[in-house]
Amino acid sequence: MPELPEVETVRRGLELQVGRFPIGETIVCRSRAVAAPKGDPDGFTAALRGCELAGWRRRGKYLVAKLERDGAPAGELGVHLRMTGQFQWLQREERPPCPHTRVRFLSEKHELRFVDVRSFGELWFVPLGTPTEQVITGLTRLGPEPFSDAFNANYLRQRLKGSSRPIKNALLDQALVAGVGNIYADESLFMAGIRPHTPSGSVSAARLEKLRAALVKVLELSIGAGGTTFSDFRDLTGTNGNYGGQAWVYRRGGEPCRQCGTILRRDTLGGRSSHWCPSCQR
DNA sequence: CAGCTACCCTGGCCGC
DNA sequence: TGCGGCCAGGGTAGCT
Repeated sequence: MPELPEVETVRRGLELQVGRFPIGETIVCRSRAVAAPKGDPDGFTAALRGCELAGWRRRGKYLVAKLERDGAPAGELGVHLRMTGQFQWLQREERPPCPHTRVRFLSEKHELRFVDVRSFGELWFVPLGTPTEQVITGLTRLGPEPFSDAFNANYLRQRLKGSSRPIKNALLDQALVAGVGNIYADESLFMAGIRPHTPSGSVSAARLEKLRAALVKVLELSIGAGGTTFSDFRDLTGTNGNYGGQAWVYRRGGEPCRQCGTILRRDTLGGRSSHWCPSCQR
């Protein structure tokens, strides 16, 4: 399940390995993968024909590529990997598409392939002149990036004041902070010593600052490791990250805490599994 | 309007 | 060996 560090790892791969990519042909293998223009894979391929992918940015778990035609702006391409989406960077004809191939971008010598087992991933074409968030509407609901100045203890205190929902649920809310998913929510709560069930509004400013710092630290660690080993995440070369070896609690329910030996718990919160240490987290 | 739940999808795993 | 049932989970629609 790609979260911010995994998406950032993919973004860097697209920048460094793929670089500028001239799209000749686009083949949509499953039309549901194209979120815009919705239900119109032919319109999607027609819009992209002759465009060049010219630089990628990340916002939360969204990736957005600049498109250029003959050196001039030609709109944007948005991508969300969701659960199992991945890009593969191949020589042309290197290997035939697997059954989970959703979209294929072909240049003269290479192929950038979007593969997605569970088919939750989506791609958007944003026409030139149309505001990006008008097409990729999820962008409008995103809170601040975890590394930004806007994401601080004061902000969290204000936003969570009076809220009864568990702090774990709040962390997963992309409107509160962008890019956090189940792995890093559980890991940061452990590092900050906060139980996932704690009502958001009752977490003190001091503990919110601990949580902010823990979240930034765990995200930075994982980006440095090239993403997590968990899940189906793969970078452009097909290798996965290296963060999983350091996981404190994620998916470790029933196992002993690496810090104190207490048996870790697993509870369902907000429809998601939460892993935590009843001794280290209060 | 905050905060739930169902849903989308498919491979993997568990129990019988 | 085979099959049913459940689980994983990001984001959104739609409900309370």
